[in-house]
Amino acid sequence: MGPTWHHAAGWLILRRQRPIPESSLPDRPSVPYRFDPDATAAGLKAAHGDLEPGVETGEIVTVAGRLLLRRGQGKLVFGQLADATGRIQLFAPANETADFEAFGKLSLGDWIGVRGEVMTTRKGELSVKVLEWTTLAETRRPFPDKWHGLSDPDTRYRQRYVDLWVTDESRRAFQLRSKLVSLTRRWLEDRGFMEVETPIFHPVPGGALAKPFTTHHNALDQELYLRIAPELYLKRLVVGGFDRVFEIGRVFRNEGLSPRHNPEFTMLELYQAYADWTDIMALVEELVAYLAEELTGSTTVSYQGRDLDLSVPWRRASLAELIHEQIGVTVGLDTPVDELRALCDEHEVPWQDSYGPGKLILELYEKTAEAAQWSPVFATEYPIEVSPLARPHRELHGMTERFEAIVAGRELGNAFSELLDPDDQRARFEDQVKAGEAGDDEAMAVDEDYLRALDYGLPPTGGLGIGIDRLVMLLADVGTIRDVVLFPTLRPEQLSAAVADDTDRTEGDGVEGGRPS
RNA sequence: GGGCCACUAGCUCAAUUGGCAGAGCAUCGGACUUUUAAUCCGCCGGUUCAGGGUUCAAGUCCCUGGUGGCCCA
Repeated sequence: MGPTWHHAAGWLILRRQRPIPESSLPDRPSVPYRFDPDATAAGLKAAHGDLEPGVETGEIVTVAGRLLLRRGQGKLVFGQLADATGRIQLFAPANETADFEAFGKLSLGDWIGVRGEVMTTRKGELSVKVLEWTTLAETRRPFPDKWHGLSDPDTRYRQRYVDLWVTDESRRAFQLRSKLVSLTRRWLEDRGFMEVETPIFHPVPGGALAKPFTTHHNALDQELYLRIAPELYLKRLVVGGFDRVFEIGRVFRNEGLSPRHNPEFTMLELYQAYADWTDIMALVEELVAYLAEELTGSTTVSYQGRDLDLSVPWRRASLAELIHEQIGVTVGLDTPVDELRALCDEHEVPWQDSYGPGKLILELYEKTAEAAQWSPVFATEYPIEVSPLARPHRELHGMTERFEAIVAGRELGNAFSELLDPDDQRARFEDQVKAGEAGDDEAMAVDEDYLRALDYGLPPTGGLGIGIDRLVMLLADVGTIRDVVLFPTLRPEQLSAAVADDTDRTEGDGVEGGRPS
């Protein structure tokens, strides 16, 4: 049971399940240091999609990618080359293809570069007739089944470099994600927003109710927190006169993993001076409808088998209205706490003694009504008790001008007229500290510098946070956040054992790799 | 953190009541000049996630652990 060998392109090449230790290899094949493709699979299809069968165009192109299918016909070999844009057929006749024997022995998964003529076969398949070719990289490990691909989610997430080749939806989702972020940037810039980057290390975690990750800076001998939201820094910038700012960046929350939660995820936050929550509502629905149109071709998208109409305007409804629709009971901040607790019990919503009416109403809403919303809705009128950074409602006592955008039963974004008053903000922070002392490990701390910034004056401002991952899920029609995060957080793999297992390589090979500092 | 489920060849999957671990693809050897998951012939390929237990006999039953999925908190 020794290693399996074959000859290709003039070199003895290591193949398949049983590679032998690297030290006994002959010289590696001489792979070029650079290569100049001048065509792509998608580009060729766009330019020559209408060719009749049996046409030789005389046009010579150079393409590069991985060989993912091969069909030998004796003195003629068909292949399918995949690149970043798609797949194109290769047509290799023995009397025209250089080094024909070796071409027929390439492994599925090998990277090759091909120079050849654009043509169509008798059946009309657009192809590149291989005249010259070169190996750009060989695959030492066999590719997954050419038809079934990878089905084990764990393998797909850990070996995304393979998944991207064999799972078309996966590649499409990440391409859509990239485009979405790019379109969003341009859309905001066109409206006068300036992109900024604020710290990820926070001395005081804030801007959201969540458990932070902690880390330590050695030289400063200081505990630091990975940000749970950029909010407070962005509002400092509005104080500083950047009156329309946004940031698209990673935030970190130390909570469990689920199909909708990854510990690090991407958030868009923006702040617009002189605007209030109604301006932000308009902005959200316009942005999302625009992205849907650009990325899917329509403001009506299909999500997990159901149609979803994202066209403007979205419905506005208060938490109380949504609760009433769902359970037929009218609640408000003046509803006696005992009644709210009884309602929670009735609907199996857990509560604690420390919850005031605002928190009870929010819990009731989240556990009964939120998931029932399918069409987009702006859920409005959040109690002050649960909104420590939002400005009091101009008409409703005890409420804030805050809303969440709910789409397909999930929170997509959170926004409000920002709290401007430094005294009120200090009082809210202090309430949070009390909640923390009472055992709420997601409560905020007092951020003295933020209060100092407010002392200098924050103008009327509307702010927004949107979970980019969830937006991508929606528009790419995928059900789990792990399908829109390239390398989702997983438990560490026992890599050294795994590598030794499936390659029979000597221990210690290739797994420690680190970078010199 | 709790409950349920899964883990078998590189990949996708079988294996009856507990009774000799199999197929397709890939790989390797061979045939084939218009294929489309090409086809045909032949070979190779296993720590059945790990460890322990029950049994004449364990992929299968029991226990512990690992990883993942789904649901719940």
